[in-house]
Amino acid sequence: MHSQDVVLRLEEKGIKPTANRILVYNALAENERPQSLSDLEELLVVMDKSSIFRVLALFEEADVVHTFTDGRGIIHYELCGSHGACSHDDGHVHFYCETCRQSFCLTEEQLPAVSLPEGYTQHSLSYVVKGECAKCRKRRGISE
Amino acid sequence: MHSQDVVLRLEEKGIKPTANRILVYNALAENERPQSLSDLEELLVVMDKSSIFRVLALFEEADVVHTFTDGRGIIHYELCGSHGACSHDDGHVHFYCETCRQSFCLTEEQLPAVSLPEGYTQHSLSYVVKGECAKCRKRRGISE
DNA sequence: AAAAAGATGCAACCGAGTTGCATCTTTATG
DNA sequence: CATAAAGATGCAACTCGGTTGCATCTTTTT
Repeated sequence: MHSQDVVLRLEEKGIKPTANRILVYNALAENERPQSLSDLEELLVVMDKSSIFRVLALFEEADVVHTFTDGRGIIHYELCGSHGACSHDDGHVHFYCETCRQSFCLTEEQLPAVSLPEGYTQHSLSYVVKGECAKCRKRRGISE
Repeated sequence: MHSQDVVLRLEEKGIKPTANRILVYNALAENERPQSLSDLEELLVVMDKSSIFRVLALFEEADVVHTFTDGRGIIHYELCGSHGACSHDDGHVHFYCETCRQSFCLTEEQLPAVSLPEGYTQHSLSYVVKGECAKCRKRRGISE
């Protein structure tokens, strides 16, 4: 995605495209996996943690990113629309590898919807499978 | 559940039934909703936080409880089998109310299973819907 | 050009989760 | 039964992801 496209994308969401915001957007766009705040701190050493945090909060508010918490409770951020359809109640399953502690998107799997009880309203939804990814399993020799 | 039943239940899972462990078990059994560590601290003022933590870790290891993280990333503990079938990959949806910040079990909803990519192994799974519960929605007058 | 609004960095804080260590309790052993 | 070994507990301290107050810098408005 070209820098100019990012600018347009942010503007269409009502967000002023500052340098920092473009950096955060690109960091998310360039990584196929959902990133945590700590991940982004490493990727964006020029930015302060609090600035990254505020950009992410803004992005979430404007539905530019959506979030989910992995097996340890750490928030991960992912661009809306990065793997097919999106919005806050967008649609795919995440996998958290308990060995390498990374999160993946299972893009093949669409999220099965559930019907809520009377009076409940849904804002977003997350479906996370915890286990071990293929790479880690292979590395350990498929024993066990 | 009688005290003696709790003892048997723990022993059958290979856990020595100490006073603290029975307290934690009962605290979980007496509350229909999944409890966080902080919740349990309030319920069990006689116990130290670290002791509660270690009991919960032991329980999880022995499949006495399972966990999931709510919308804020806070770990919640629930007795296995407390709402129908169980094990680590047990089966119901959780709802996190962003207004009252409480978690509920949606016992009517069975968890739709997903098939993982080749080589991935599943240990547990969580499906959390974020939104507003019926009580909070009513309290606010169903405006919006 | 000056004032107002917004964005950023720094430092400090918060709270859930976790750990080291000394003490107390229970279990195993002579 | 006495003692040693193993296990459970409480206390205090620490980690780290997340969050906030505030001063400064930048952009926009007037």
